[in-house]
Amino acid sequence: MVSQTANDKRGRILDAAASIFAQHGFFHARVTDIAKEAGVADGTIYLYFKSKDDLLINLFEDRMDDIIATFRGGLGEGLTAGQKLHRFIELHLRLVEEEPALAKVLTVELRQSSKFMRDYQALKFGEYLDLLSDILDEGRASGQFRTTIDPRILKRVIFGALDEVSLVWSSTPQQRRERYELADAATEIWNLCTGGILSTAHRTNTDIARGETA
Amino acid sequence: MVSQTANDKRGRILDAAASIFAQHGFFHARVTDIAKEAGVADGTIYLYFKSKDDLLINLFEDRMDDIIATFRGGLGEGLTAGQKLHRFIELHLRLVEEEPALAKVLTVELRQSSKFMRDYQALKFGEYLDLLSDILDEGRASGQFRTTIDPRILKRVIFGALDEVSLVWSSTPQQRRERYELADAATEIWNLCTGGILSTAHRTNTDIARGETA
Amino acid sequence: MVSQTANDKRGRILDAAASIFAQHGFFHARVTDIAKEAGVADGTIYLYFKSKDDLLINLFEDRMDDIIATFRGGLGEGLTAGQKLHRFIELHLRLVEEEPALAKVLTVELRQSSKFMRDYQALKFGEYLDLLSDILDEGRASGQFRTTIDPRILKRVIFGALDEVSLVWSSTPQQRRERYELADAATEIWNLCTGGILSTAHRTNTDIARGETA
Amino acid sequence: MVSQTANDKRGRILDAAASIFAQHGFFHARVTDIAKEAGVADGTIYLYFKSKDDLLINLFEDRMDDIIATFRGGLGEGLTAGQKLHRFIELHLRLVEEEPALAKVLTVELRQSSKFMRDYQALKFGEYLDLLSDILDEGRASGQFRTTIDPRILKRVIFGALDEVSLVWSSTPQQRRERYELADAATEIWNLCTGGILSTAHRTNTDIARGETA
DNA sequence: CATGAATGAGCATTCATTCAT
DNA sequence: CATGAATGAATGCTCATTCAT
Repeated sequence: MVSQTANDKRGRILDAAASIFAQHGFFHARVTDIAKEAGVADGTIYLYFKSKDDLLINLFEDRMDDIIATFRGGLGEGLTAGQKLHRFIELHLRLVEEEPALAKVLTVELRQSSKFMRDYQALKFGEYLDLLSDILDEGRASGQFRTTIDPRILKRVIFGALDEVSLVWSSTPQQRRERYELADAATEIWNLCTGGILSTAHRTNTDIARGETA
Repeated sequence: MVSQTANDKRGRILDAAASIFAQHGFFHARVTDIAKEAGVADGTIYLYFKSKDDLLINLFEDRMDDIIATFRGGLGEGLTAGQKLHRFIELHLRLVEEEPALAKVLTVELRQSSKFMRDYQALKFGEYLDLLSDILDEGRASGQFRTTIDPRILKRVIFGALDEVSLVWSSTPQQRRERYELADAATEIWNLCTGGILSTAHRTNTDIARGETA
Repeated sequence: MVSQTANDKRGRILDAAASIFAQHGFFHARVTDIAKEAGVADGTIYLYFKSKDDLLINLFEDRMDDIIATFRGGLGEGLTAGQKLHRFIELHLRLVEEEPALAKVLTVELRQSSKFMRDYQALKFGEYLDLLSDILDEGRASGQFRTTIDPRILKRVIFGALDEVSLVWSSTPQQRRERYELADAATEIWNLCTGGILSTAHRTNTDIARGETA
Repeated sequence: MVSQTANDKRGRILDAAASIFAQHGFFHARVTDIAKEAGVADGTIYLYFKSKDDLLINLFEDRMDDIIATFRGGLGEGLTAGQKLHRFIELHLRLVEEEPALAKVLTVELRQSSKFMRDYQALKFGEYLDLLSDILDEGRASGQFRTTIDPRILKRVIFGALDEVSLVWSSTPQQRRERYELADAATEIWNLCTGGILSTAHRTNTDIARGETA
């Protein structure tokens, strides 16, 4: 309910933090501005969060919980691994499109909290990445994906592709953003995954065309 | 020349900056520590650079000039687009391996300078990305790559994959880094580019296997 | 009555304040910690006391009332002035020993409240000191003490001696406190009062051995 | 030289700190006010001192060094222990009279720095007290003071007497201070030391008149 | 060119006090 | 009377930048 959000100080502070962090970056964001945006006193923030760093961590964890739940719902049973991968790409980019501020925080600002990079990279974020590697594992098991992929690495590769595309989009001033851009990126990534970039004529029969330059 | 580098204050400051930025992050890095590491006075830094931000920009531009020159040399004539792409991946990851501090700065810290993200993304960094899109254009023109790729987007996708893999590697404590990891990442990315992830059995004859989930 | 004390919020707050002030010092003591220790809400404290300063003042006055009453009882009729002085010293140091937290507050923390030093020094504290000057007056009147003493000053001198000795004792960590120490101090102060420090051989016949250094 | 003092930032900051601490108390003193009084920027203080606490510690140590040197000079050879004690009392009270602000800091504010009470009580302050116990030891050795005194305790007793008398004087508003007051205190303390408070008629022949009240 | 002492704006955080419930 | 969540003024300290030498 709307009214619930309106009275939920913790939630309002997190929303404000997302907005202010996205606008000014984590380091340039002033706690007092977050408070103002949230409509609370400066000190109130410290009733809910231990520090500015802690605020960022909590923002991340809260949002990631939502995101992961949404993704889990969207990647339900009855889909092939390929379909799930397609859906994952779509969901990731749709999220970026719908919540650019949040996307910017997750993409850019999070890297600046030393505490985060040290302690949290493996937790919520790992959980998110595991959604991806689970799909890859599943596809490999079902025979849809080639057996030579390494999901531990490939999840990073695909995430990196999504992340960079998202970063560029969310860092682009709104006026210059074009709606189709992210959709195009989705197509591009999906095509890369399914067929690579070689033209049919140049595909070798071997599964993996290695050593071309060796 | 060696002596030039040794006495070149500007160069020593940039080296020091790379080291300190990598260790503490851009915002937590103190100008006075950079000065100490470079063996110059605090004020001297401001004879060569306008500000701390400017120092980061210049570090980026200087290093990128070297990197771009190195890449241009390594991507000489006589190679197919595919071979060049393979080489590009190799060069990028080798650079990360050889200069992890620099890599960390370019991957992580650079994103924190608002000035950088606003004004410079398009310049040196664009030049670097253009090395990649040039290869893609060339492959498309020569028929080696399928015509449906969009080099403007695909360069971001491939760069994102490389960048994420690099970030993880350079953020991993040295003890836990294993030498093969980056080589494996190179293989994974290269395989993705050449053949995608589908097993041979699941490849359709159409160039692009779209709409699977639609 | 026990039940009164047990339920008396005011009393519990004062007890808690004494404890917290003694542990952390007046300025570092947090009102919220006093509330916690007293088992009341933060706001409740302000139903009984106007401010943190006021809490200190009231703590002082309350305790001093008890102390003064106890002293008056202990210094009953039938004692010579000398005996009363001896008893006073004993009572003061015994109080310190039995309530070190209170002693610390009275000795150290009280000096920090500007309001206290300005407005209250003359009241309850003066009453306490007057117990001492009354003894001195009495001794002078009865001929037991020499007529040349100035009770207005000497009360400060004796109090200062007691206070310093108490301060050292109550500031010493419990492990290193030795029980006899305060008893020894009592002896030392008492001996000083009765006979000074000169050996018998060096005592002159004149009442006051002044001008020795002049 | 005056000019030396004028340019000695460290010295000016210490002087300002003494003044501001004396006026407002350690906790209510603002660093920015000390800076203003010293004619330096806020940050400059932190070039010379680690923290506000450290400033107080350094103020204490610096002044105590001077004071101890002065006392050592004033207690030169050729004086009996009794004369030295007389001189010590005189010097202590003269110091208080000449530098009331400093005296107030040393007497009152110092007790508020937890760091001080914990770590420094034994050092410079112990050195000062040792001046006193040395005199007492000497007097006992020479036979001038009775052998039953315990210099470890008596030094505290005498210091406490001096300190209390000083505290009262320096806390009294200037208008109400009367010049002779400290001189009278000196007499009072000196008389107490030399002869105690008993009138000649009441002195027993035994060295120590104990057990009077037992 | 080089220095580094000095600057002072800037900000996260604390905590005594209030007041709606 | 009692609560304790909320307040917001207050301040010690940092550090990029300057400038007299």
